[in-house]
Order: sequence, then structure tokens, then C-alpha cells
Amino acid sequence: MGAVPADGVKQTRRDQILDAAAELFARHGFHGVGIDDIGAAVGISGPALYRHFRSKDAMLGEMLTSISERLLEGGQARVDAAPDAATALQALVRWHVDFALDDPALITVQMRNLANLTDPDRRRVRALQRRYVEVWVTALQESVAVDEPTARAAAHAVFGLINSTPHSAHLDRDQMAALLTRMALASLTTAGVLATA
Amino acid sequence: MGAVPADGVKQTRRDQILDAAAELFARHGFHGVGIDDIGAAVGISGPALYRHFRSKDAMLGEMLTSISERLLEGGQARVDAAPDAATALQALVRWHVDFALDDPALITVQMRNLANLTDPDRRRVRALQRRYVEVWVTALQESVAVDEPTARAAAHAVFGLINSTPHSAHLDRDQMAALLTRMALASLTTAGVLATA
DNA sequence: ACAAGGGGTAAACGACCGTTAACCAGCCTG
DNA sequence: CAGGCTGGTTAACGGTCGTTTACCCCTTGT
Repeated sequence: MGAVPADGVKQTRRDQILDAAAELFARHGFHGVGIDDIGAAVGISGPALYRHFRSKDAMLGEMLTSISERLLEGGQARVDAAPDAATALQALVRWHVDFALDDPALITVQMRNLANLTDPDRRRVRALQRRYVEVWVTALQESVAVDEPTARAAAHAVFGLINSTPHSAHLDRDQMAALLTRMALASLTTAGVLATA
Repeated sequence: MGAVPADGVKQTRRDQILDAAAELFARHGFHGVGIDDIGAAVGISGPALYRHFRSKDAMLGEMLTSISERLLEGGQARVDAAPDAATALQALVRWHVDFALDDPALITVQMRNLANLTDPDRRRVRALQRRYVEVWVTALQESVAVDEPTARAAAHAVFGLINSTPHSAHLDRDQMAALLTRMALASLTTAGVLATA
């Protein structure tokens, strides 16, 4: 799990810790996992983590801001690269689906543990998330006829749909990707028709 | 928030506590809210809760089992009352949408705090959830041509879509219900086409 | 050769928090 | 009017857990 570790390349200890923590946070929740658990997961024990992070809160903070940045950056890039609005939307869906399938732990943590962030960290993450939603909202408005509040709600709904992936490991990766992409696009294009019926 | 309190009728103190706890758990997570917080939310303080519940875990347990029971019971009832498979699926969607819109806190807790349950409670809740999923899976297989694993994954995806409702309060209740219903049905009917493409 | 520092350890500290104990006020019943 | 539930209260206990401290090894550059 956790995005493929680049090549055979040794990832820095920080990243190793972050990956292990993400997995644990996803499974047991932020408060449900102790500093000792995280240490044990990477073969060191307990307080050694403080050689790499200022606090447990800092781990979650760094984890969530980095997810949000990657999501925003990747999404924006794909929209910019798309020739027209319709393919931009498709690219966004595929991007988010790939992300969710490759990093289910990170997605889960981002969905569930926003509340456990420190106040400044939460502000930062929320700002990034808002910008990401904004990317979706404009892509939606440009490709399907829909008012802005509906577009916003539809975006959140599709996030929920795609992010549900950690809960169902019944299909293999490619089938799952195809299914989620199809469902997401279907729901989005329908969202436009008779928007304010 | 929290399902309409029947009529003007006074709800029992237990239910009052459960409602307040649900709201708090949804907002801050199970471990993020203290026994004192829950007490304060209903005007009593701290340990008085132990006159009504055996433990904090017991509150969560009762909360989640009751949600799961209501969900299953209501879903099954609607399927039984439906004349054919297609309307059964529509009824399921509407049922789940209504539930999510009327009890956003409960839905949120059920999605996020399964891991915080005690082992026996978790087994109970999971069993109920499995049966609920089963209701959806059979309804799906009878109305759209789709293999079972795909139906299962699609059901989870639609739960994610509908349960996203707490994150977006941009639309009023009826518009939101219409939007979610439309999106859910669109994604589901599309899930069947070329299922194992 | 050696000082420096990065990265690890185990032990102690301190706060928080779920739970229990001891106590008490009102109400309803006999 | 006595006496026992019912449902509160505050204070104390105990465990868990994040964090700090003190110590140590091993590597590396001078």
C-alpha cells in the first residue's frame, strides 16, 4: 500500500515514518494509534520519532498538507493540459480515481482526520481543499450546464463516491478504476441536466 | 439536527444524550470528545452519564447498532414494498438519501468511527451492514445486469456519494435530495452497462 | 585521533480522561 | 412520614500517552 516507493530507491526515514503513520491512522484513527505504535511500525521505538518530527500533531499536519498539495497540483495540471472542458473533467476524474486507488490510506486519513489537525494546520489544509474544489467547480460549470452551488455539491458527492474505494477490495485495481470512473462521469453529467428542476 | 424529535414529545434522557453525543462524535471524533463534553451538551456534567450508560464505549455501540438496524430495516421494507426491481432500487436510493439528509451526524459517525467500537459491538454492526449491502446487491443485480463483485463495489461507491452530504450544506434539503438521488441512480444504471468491460 | 552530531534507547514526568466512590436532593409509594 | 429509587453532584483514582531528559553508539570530516 502507500504509493509505489519510487524505484528500488531508499526513501528517507521521514517518508518511511509518514507512510507507516498514514496506514495506522487510516486503520485506527489518529487518537487510536500511539507514538509507540508508529515507531514499532518502522522498527524503531517510541520517542525516537522526535528526531524527525516536532510532535505527533506535526506528523498529521505534514501528511495532510502534502496530500492536499499533491491533489491540487495534479488536478490543476491536468485541467491545464486538457484541450477542452469536457476532457478536462474526464482527466480530473481519472486523476482522482488513480490517487484514491494508489493511496487509499492517505485518502482515508484526509477524509476522516481533518478534525484532529491543529488550528493553523487545519486552516492551511482547508484552504488547499477549497482551491481543489474550485478546480472541479469551474471544470464542471464549463462542461455541463449547472449553477455553482449545485456544481459544488456535485463535486463533494463525487469525492465521496471515489473515496469510497478503501471500503471495497472486491475488484482488482483496473476494474475498480474503470467502474469508479464510469460511475463518477455518469453522475456528473446527469448532475447538469435540469440542475434546478 | 438529528432526526426530528417525533412530535413535540419529550424524548427520554438516554436519547437526548445519544443525540448530543452523535453530534459531538461526528464533529470531533470519538476520542476527540470527553465524557464531560457530552454531559455539558445536555446540561448535566461528567459522570452523571453513567446513570444512563455503562460506559462511553457502550454509547457508541448503541448508537451504531441502532443506526445499522434502522438502515437495514427501512431498506428491506422498501424493497419488499416495491412492485419490481427497478422501483426497488429507486426506493433504496431515496431511503438512503433521506436518512443521510435527516441524520447527517449519525451517518458521519457510522462512516468514521467503526474502528472505535468494542470488538463484539463491531462484529454486530458489521453483520448488520453486510446484510444492508446485501439488500442493495440483490436489488442491483435484479435491475441492472451486473456481476456480484461489481454490484458490491458499486453499492459502496453510492454509499460514499450519498453520505457525502454532511460536507456540503450549499443547497437546501429538497434540492440536495433531488441532486443526490439523480446522481446516485445515474451512476448505478451506468455501473451495469459493460460491467466487466 | 578526535570532536561533532545524527539517530537511537530507556526511564521519568505530567496531563488528560474514563471510571468509581461517596454523598445528596427530590419524588413516589406504603 | 418513612424510606427507597432516580438522577444528580464533586472529588479522587489509575491508566494511558505524548513529550522530555539523559545517556549512548556510530559515523564522518578535520
